[in-house]
Amino acid sequence: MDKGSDTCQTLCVHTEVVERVSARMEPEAMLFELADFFKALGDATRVRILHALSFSELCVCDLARLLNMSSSAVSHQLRVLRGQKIVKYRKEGKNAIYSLDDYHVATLLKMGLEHIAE
Amino acid sequence: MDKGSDTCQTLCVHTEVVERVSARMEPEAMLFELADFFKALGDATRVRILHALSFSELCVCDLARLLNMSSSAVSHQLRVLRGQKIVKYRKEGKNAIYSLDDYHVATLLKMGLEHIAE
DNA sequence: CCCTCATATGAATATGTGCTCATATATGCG
DNA sequence: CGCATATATGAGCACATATTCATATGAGGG
Repeated sequence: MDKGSDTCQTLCVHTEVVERVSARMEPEAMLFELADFFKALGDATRVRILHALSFSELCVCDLARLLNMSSSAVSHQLRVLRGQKIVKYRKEGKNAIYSLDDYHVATLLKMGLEHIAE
Repeated sequence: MDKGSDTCQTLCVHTEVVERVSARMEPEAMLFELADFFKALGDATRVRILHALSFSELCVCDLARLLNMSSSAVSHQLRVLRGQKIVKYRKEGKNAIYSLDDYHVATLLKMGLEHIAE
């Protein structure tokens, strides 16, 4: 009934291993950030945006056309990606031209596709 | 399906670029799978599980203790990870011993952490 | 056999999230 | 300036999802 009761309360745990792993774990805060980063990659619209940007920089309008979505929806998702520093942009006249911010991202996408392809 | 009204309807789009990118895009279905894969990585509990498993195989009970969570919650998340072939397990007596399924995963976690650390 | 423990899973619930719609900002043009 | 276009953003809604709770399955030990 208390929280512990649903957790393994006996010595079933491999205590030494758990402690050894526990000591090597990154700080919680970093793992939360990591989760937020992957969460930003974990959406079909955003994956399609990033995949497109891995070929060429594009403005919001281009992306909307390419994905057959409203530019509002695209802009909302770009905001999420900007928040995680996954894309960057520059203004060029009326347009905002987006590109991948970080060389890691294209690599992550490629590795993800490799994993899928198994 | 007429998103045209909110999309850029003039020639603001860089037509040639859009077409060139469009031709190189992976099939939709694959990008959806990719999104589902990253979605499975995009949760703090699951990231912590995977990070722990990158050091050692562990049973559900170990993970629950390590993360200070109910084994039920852990088991639910392991189910998600199994569904994406991110972890595998073997039965050993009463225990289910989990480990990372794929060498890609540890690498992806490491690359993610590098991205964060900028 | 019972009984216990480790794990799995369905239902319910609370929280999160992606899209649409309306609106705001900003740039360029006549 | 006044107007159209490109982008950004807040609110609201519909849907997804992570945890808890209750229960089921299955392995070992008395």
